[in-house]
Amino acid sequence: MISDIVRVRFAPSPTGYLHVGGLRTALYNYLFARHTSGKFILRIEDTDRARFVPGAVENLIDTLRWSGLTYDEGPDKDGGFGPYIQSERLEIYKEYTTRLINSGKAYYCFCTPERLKELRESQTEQKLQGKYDKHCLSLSADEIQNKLNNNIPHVVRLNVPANEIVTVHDIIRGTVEFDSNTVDDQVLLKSDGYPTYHLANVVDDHLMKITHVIRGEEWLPSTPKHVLLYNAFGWEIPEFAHLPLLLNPDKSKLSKRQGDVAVEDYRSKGFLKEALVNFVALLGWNAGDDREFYYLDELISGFSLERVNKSGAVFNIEKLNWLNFEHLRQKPVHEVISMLRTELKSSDFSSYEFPDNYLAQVIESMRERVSFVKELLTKSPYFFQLPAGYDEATLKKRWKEDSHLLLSKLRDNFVRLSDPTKEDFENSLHNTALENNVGNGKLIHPLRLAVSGMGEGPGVFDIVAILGKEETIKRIDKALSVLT
RNA sequence: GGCGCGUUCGUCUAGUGGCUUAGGACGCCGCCCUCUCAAGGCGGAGAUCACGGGUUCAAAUCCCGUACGCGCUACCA
Repeated sequence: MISDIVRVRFAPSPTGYLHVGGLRTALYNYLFARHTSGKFILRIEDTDRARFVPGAVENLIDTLRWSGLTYDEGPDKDGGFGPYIQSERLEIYKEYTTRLINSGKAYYCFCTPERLKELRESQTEQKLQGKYDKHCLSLSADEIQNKLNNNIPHVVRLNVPANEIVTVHDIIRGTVEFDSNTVDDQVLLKSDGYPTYHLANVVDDHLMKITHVIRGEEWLPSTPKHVLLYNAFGWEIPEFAHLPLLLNPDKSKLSKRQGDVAVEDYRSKGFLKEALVNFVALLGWNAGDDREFYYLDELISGFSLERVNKSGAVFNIEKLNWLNFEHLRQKPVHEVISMLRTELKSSDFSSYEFPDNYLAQVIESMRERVSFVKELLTKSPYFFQLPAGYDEATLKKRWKEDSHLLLSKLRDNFVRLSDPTKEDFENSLHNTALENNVGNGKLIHPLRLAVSGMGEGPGVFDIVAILGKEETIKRIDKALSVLT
């Protein structure tokens, strides 16, 4: 037994930002760990120096933190299995590589990139599988020592045995078999002394007592190499779960060019972490019922790897929008207020002051009309400033010949109100309509236009109640002076 | 080319041999509600369950084959 508790890890490569596919992988690892009262570990796989991006690790951690997926062990949270950054574990990989070489499971390879390239080209030409030809396996001990002494650049390769069936047990896909003859002698240690993913991942998973390897489907084809490696070391093999891919609308692997893929892109567009996490969780998993709205703790209790789908899922932004709307509706007002304040700060209305109870009313009146906090500003700017103008189409439809006269009478009645409530405004308008023998609509629509400049929005009595008597009359006066 | 995985409404999916005239959700359309827009309620269009064989009294569900899609095929992860 690898460990008496579940230990899983999210092992991203810090190439700049957290990919939404990565978020989903992290989420499933997190959910599985929390569901089973296990540990969730963050490990940084930065063994490719050519792709080093400054600040990427910090960014990754920051984004993960934003999404709410807290890890138990990681670069900044030691759990006794560190370091959790692979570039800080080079000596470990070297040591284990030596073990493999000594037992004949791995060997030095001094082939130049040029020879490798030629080999590959000729294989392609003959329509053969591209595979290393074990050329350096036949080197004598003396030859090897000699080249080593002369500092000839070299790598270390896995010595894949011929004619074996390598079996991979996958929780999601069942048993998958590979013919070892189709498995390449994978490079384990690169010439710069860094390990490749394959070596580092197996060594670390073993040393960190990882019980379940939950990762993207793109890793399935290289899993036999990992199994062979575990066997070569004589280590117990963890459980595997290869997750279906997240897809572009054209069904190819989700990538940039076809839309946003970075979690921070969605974050900056105003998507709620609750919505993004909820959405991504449903891309490949469901509880077996009709439920679609979940909070993180609810996902934890319902999650199981057995219910993860096998086929890829298109990242459908429409549904994300809907979930954002649903989550925004459920959000406590005080949280929305603080988000609104952040939006206001960077808006045209940044110079105005609005008390919390005012913003709370605005939010309540607009809640069912917006999917994003920033839409509070774009869909109802009139709560933050005087109407900039009057919508043409609405004007044409709602501003009739008698509108000016009726609105001025309504104004006079509003003036007489003392500290009016929503109902007071409503009664006053009804009475005005009665006095003038017209339907309420003849007053309601011009009033809405006058105070908001638009033809849509919350109930007009809600709007005027929120704006208050003074502001309402001011706006009516302005409309009366501008519109005829 | 080789290896592997996958295939139910446009999309996310339910379905684990009879309960299925294949259910739900998003999106779309219509009606109701209504001061507008939403929300909400009701309804509609939308899937010959990739195709072809088999197994079975019975298959979207099991088996085989084919097609198509995708992934991998680096001293990248």
